[in-house]
Amino acid sequence: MFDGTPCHTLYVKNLNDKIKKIELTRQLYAMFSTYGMVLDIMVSKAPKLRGQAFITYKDISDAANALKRMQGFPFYEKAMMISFAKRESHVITQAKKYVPPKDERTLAKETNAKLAAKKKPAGDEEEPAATIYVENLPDEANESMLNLLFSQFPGFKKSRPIPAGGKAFVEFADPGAATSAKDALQGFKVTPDRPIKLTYAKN
DNA sequence: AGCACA
Repeated sequence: MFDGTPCHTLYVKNLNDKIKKIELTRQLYAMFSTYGMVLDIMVSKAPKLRGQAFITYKDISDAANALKRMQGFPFYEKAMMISFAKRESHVITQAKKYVPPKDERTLAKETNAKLAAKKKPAGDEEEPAATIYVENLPDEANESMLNLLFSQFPGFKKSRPIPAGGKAFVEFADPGAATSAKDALQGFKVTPDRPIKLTYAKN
């Protein structure tokens, strides 16, 4: 088909390019909107685009009808030459994006997740703190060993091992610094079988 | 003659 494959947008050329952009747009709208809802009209004075217009309809059938009816129509002493645009306009492609419906399992999962989140609001959701609580350390872990581990991180202040407990507090300048260290060392194996566990200290 | 907009 010489007009191209049907499309929501009409490509109009051979327009009188001496007409001001706003006026052209307004006149085109007046005529073309009589065939159906026009979503957008684009005219440009750019060298490559002068004398042309893109007219986008909500419905393809209206676009097709307008094309047929307006083809060759004299407009400011020039016959309009109309075809379907090569590509759909963005207004159309954006609106066409298909959102797959959620199946029941997905919905149930989401509902459960929401309910669970409500049950324990601040429960095991960690509140960032400047001090980290370290667990699963070897019993013999002491301050200098902890310093060795944590002082490589910016903002490190001091380590406070809990005597003989395999646990320690490590202080940082602020929660941000503590977070970097915590994330970096999470699960770090001090000995081959001992991943340490890091959480924020509770105030 | 010439097909853009995000």
